Amino acid sequence: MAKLLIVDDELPINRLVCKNLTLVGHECIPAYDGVQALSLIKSEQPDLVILDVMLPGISGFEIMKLLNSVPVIFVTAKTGLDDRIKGLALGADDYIVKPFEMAELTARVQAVLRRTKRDASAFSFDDITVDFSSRNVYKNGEHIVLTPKEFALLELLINNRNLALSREKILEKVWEYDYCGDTRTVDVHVQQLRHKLGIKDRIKTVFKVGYRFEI
Amino acid sequence: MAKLLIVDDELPINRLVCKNLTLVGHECIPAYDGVQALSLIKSEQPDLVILDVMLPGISGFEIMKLLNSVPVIFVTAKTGLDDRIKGLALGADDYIVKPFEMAELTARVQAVLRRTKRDASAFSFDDITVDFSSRNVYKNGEHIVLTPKEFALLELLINNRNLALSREKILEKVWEYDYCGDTRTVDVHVQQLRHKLGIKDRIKTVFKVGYRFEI
DNA sequence: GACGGATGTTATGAAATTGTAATGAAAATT
DNA sequence: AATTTTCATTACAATTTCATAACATCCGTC
Repeated sequence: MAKLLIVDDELPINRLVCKNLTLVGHECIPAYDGVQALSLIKSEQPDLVILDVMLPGISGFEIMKLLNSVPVIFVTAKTGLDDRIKGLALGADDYIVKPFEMAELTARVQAVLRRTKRDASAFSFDDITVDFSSRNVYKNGEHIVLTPKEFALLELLINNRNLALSREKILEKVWEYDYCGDTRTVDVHVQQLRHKLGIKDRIKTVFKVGYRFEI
Repeated sequence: MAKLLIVDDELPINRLVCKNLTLVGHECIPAYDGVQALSLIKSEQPDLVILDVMLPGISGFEIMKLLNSVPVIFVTAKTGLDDRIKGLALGADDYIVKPFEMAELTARVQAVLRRTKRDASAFSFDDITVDFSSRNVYKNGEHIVLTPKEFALLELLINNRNLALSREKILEKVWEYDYCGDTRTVDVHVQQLRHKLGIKDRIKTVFKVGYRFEI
């Protein structure tokens, strides 16, 4: 969907973020210090930079000062409270606090990409094409009619593909946050999607948790 | 889900916020001025404080200065950057601007609760990667499906790696109840993990005690 | 090596969870 | 207002989980 630069000197975290964002369909380039990050921003021209402010050498803030057009989500530790202020002041598009949930990060990435309009507007898998801008779904060229809830659910699953989404998370995102209803509602809509799209295997059940769209 | 303290001197707004957050499953305690808020924070020990900065008597900012460990979402009427920065500088976890949609507030409440509770990280050993945030386990890149109990057990073992865990401790943490007497349930689940992950050597048996995950 | 207790292994049925189809209410469309 | 669509809920079927039991094997002690 987009080319992302992940800047974090902590190898396991960098790898985790790269892995998960790759799983949901982005191309991820890792960078482990400020110099490398700046070089890669020039050579690779990423659509979005995910930037840890705590870096050896050049700090994340120094990097942000040198950028003008590339969207940035900066990552800060919970204890670094001033960091968020600095980051927002320097024009970051969003921030996220460590430790964070992966679903939260993917949501913010999608949001920033949508805002900056560099996001792909369609998604295809198997014999199915989902056009997000026109909200149309096709299977083998044939038009599939989805209800609003069904489409929102499909969109959420696609944007978090390969990640387990809990029923609570799905309710939060597809229904309203303050919706107070049966969690079996989610199940029924998932079944409806599986039926309409003719995909039994793509939407996997994660027992006791929720569902995962695998691709 | 969590105990929340709602600090707002405007009765209808306080009541509305309480009602909606109760609907999504939280326990809400209202406070109508700074003194009352401080007293309730001490006596009730809430998981999160939602704090209007415009209060009679002690201001929200003054309250925030007196807190250190309780997460805070502060509510401000001003849309100016100054209030945001002031609040974040004082250690708030998030902010929201009046007038706000209830959906937005509940979303931020959930996000802050998740952040302060959960640790997003992955753990790798041998050819296995365990992603706690997405609940994925991979062996040689292949996806391994674990049941909830199996995953919880693996999580416990990893978080206590190189320590001997008694069966009682494992029961307490994974099954969440005190079991008096002898049970083979833990054993069976450990075997299942060893089998699914293909690791005979990593999960060592501690004779007459329990198990130890060695890495 | 023999013994007894502890752990490994496999099987099974009950309980919990999810799949499925139907129903009627609410919302949208005509 | 009438009709259609959406969708939450319900009831029941199918599936999965998992605690227990039964038997096999291992471990430490003698």
